[in-house]
Amino acid sequence: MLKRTIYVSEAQANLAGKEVIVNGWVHRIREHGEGLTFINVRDRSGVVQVIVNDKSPSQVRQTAKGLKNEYCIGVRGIVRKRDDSLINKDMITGEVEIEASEIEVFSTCDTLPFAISDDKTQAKEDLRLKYRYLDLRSGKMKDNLILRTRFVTAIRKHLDSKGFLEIETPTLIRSTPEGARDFLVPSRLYEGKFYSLPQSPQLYKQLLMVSGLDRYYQVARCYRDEDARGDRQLEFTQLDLEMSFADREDVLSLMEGLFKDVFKEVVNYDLPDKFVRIPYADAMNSYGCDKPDLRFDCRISDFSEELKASSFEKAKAVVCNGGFAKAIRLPLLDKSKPYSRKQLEEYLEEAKIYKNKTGFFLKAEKEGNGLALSGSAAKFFDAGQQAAIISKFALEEGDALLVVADEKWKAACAQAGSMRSRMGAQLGLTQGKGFAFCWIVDFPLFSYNEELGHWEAEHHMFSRPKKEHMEYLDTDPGKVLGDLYDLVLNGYEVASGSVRINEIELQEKIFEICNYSKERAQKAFGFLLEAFRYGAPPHAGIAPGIDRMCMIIQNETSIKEVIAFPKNTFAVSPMDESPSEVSEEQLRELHLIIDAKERK
RNA sequence: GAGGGUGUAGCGAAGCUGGUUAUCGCGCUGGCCUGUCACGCCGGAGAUCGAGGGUUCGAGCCCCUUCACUCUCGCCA
Repeated sequence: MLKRTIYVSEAQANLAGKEVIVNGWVHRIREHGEGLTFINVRDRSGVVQVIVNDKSPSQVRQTAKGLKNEYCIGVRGIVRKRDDSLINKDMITGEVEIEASEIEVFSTCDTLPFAISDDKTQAKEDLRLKYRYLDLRSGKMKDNLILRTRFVTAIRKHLDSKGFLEIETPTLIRSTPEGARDFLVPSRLYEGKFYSLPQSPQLYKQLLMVSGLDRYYQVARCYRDEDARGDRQLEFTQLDLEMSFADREDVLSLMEGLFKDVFKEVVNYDLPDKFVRIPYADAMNSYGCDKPDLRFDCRISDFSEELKASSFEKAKAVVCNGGFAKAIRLPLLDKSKPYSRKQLEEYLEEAKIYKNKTGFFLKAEKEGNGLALSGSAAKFFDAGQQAAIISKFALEEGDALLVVADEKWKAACAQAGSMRSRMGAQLGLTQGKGFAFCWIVDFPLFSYNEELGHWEAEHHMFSRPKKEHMEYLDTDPGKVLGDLYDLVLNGYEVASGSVRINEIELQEKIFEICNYSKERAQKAFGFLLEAFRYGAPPHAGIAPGIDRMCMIIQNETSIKEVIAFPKNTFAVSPMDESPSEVSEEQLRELHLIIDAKERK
C-alpha cells in the first residue's frame, strides 16, 4: 500500500524535487487528450494537483484513465514547483503540483447521491444526513469539525493551566423528576427499574465538590428528550464546570479569561477582558429577551405612559388594566426606500408569533417645518403627544415606531424583542460584527406554574438565592432573585450557571417552596442532602454549550453543522434509522414484554 | 399539541392565467482536446412532477386527503 508521507496541504515549494506519497480522494479530473491529465487529490487538509503526462510510466497513465470522482487513491510522485504563469492563487498548494510516478486505487466509488461541494447549491439537509459520511468530506464540514476539536483542545489547555481536573461522571444515572423529559434505559437485572441518561452532570459535580476535588470540568454529553430546534439537539455537549470556595465573580472572571484565551488561539479574535453584565429585568426591558444580541443597539422602551395619555381605547385598556406597552424605533437606513405599510406590518406579524394581539406602528413624516406621526393609530395621539413621542424616541423623517401591548410583562417584552431580532437581521445590523458576549445576571429564582399551582425553580433547585433576598423566601418567592448567570453570545444563550446551595436547611427550604415534600425530596435527592452533612464547601459552577459556541464561531445557523452525526428535527437519524425497533427477545429480557404465563 | 415553508431526472433549481414532446445547470455516459485548475468543445441516456383521490375535453399547475423534510410557537430546571 502506498502510505502517506505528507498531507496534501504540506506540498509546498520547499519540497520541490522531493518524492512524496499522498493519500486521499479524487476531487476532480481534467483530461486534456491522451498525453495530459490533471487529478485534484483531496484529503482532510485540502487539495493538491497531481499531474500525469506522456512522460509518466504506463501504469500511471493506464490507472489515471480509469479514475473517477471520489475514488480513494494513493499517489507517489515528485513535488514540482509550477512555472510562474501556471500558479493558481486560489489554491493553498497552487504553487506546486505532484508529478505522479505511481498511482494505487484503494477503492472505487459509485455515482454519488450528491456533489461534494462547499457552495450553496448543495443537497438538502435530509439527504446530507442520510449520507453523512459523504457530507463530512466537504471542506465546510471538515473545517467545522476541525474548529471544534481545536476549540475543545484550547479549553482543556486553559483549564489545565488553572488547575482543573477533568473527571468523568456516569451516563447511566438515577432519573430526577424535574426539568426536561429524561431518556430512560430499562434495567435488565431489576424488573421495572430504569436508569436515566443525564440532562447534565449537575448532582455529580456538586458531589465532587463535597469530595474536595475543588476544580472540576468535563466535556460532557447531555440528553434531553424534547423537540429539536436549530440550536437544540436531543444529545449535545457541554463544558460542565464547577469550583469550590468560589463565588459568582470567580466563575465569571474564569470564563472571561477562558474565552478570551480560546478565541484568540482558535480564531485570532480579541475579546475584551470583561463582558458586559446586564440584570435580567434590564435585558428584558431593553432588548426583549434574556439573550440579547449586542452586536447592535436598538433598544426597546416603555410606551405605557404614552398609551395611557392617548385616545386609543383598545390599546389603552391593556395598560390601564395593569398591562405593559413596549416600543422600538425602526430607523430608515435607506432614505430612498421609505417603509411600506406592508413592511411594517410584517414586523408586527413577528410579534404575533409570540401571541401579540395589540400592536401598531407610527411613522414619522414631514409636516410643515417639522415632523408628525402617520399610520392608522396616529389619530389617537394629539399634536402635543406626537411631538413628545417624536422627541422621546428621536424619530427622524421616515423612521417608524413599532408598538406592542400585552397584559403580561414577559409577553410584551418578548413581542418587542422578536421585532428587534427581525430588525437586526433585516437591516443587516449584525453583519461582520464579530463576537458580542454579555452576562445576564440576577434572574428570578422561581416562577409560578399556573397549571400546577405552585412555584418552580427557574433554573434548577440547587441555585442559591441572593443574600439580600433570603428574607422573601417565606413571604414572596416571586421577588427572590437568584445568584444565577447566563453567558450570551450574539443572541444565543451559550452558558448557564449559578452559585449553589451547600446547606441542608436552605436546600430543604427550596425543595419545600417548589412543592417537594420532605419525603419526595429525600427520595429523589437524599444522597445530595446527606452529602451536605459532611462538610460541603461553598461552590459555584457553569456549563457552556460546546455545540452552540462552535456554531456561532463558524457563522452557522444550526448546531447540526458542527455535530458529526446529528439527528433531524424529528429526532431520527436518516443514516442508521435510529430509533429502531428491537426484537421481542430484547424486550422480554428488559421486562418490557411479560409473557402471559409469567404474568400469573 | 399548533402554525409557516418546501417536495419536478442522481443533485440543485425554472415551469406564466390549466393547453403540443416538462426546461436549465451540475453530475452520469460516448467522443475530441498537451497546461488545465468550477478546464473547454460535440453527442447521449436519465422524470410515475412526493403519494392517493377529485374537478376538467385536458392537471406539474386548481380542490381534497395523506406522507416526508424544514423553520418556528409550545416544550427545553
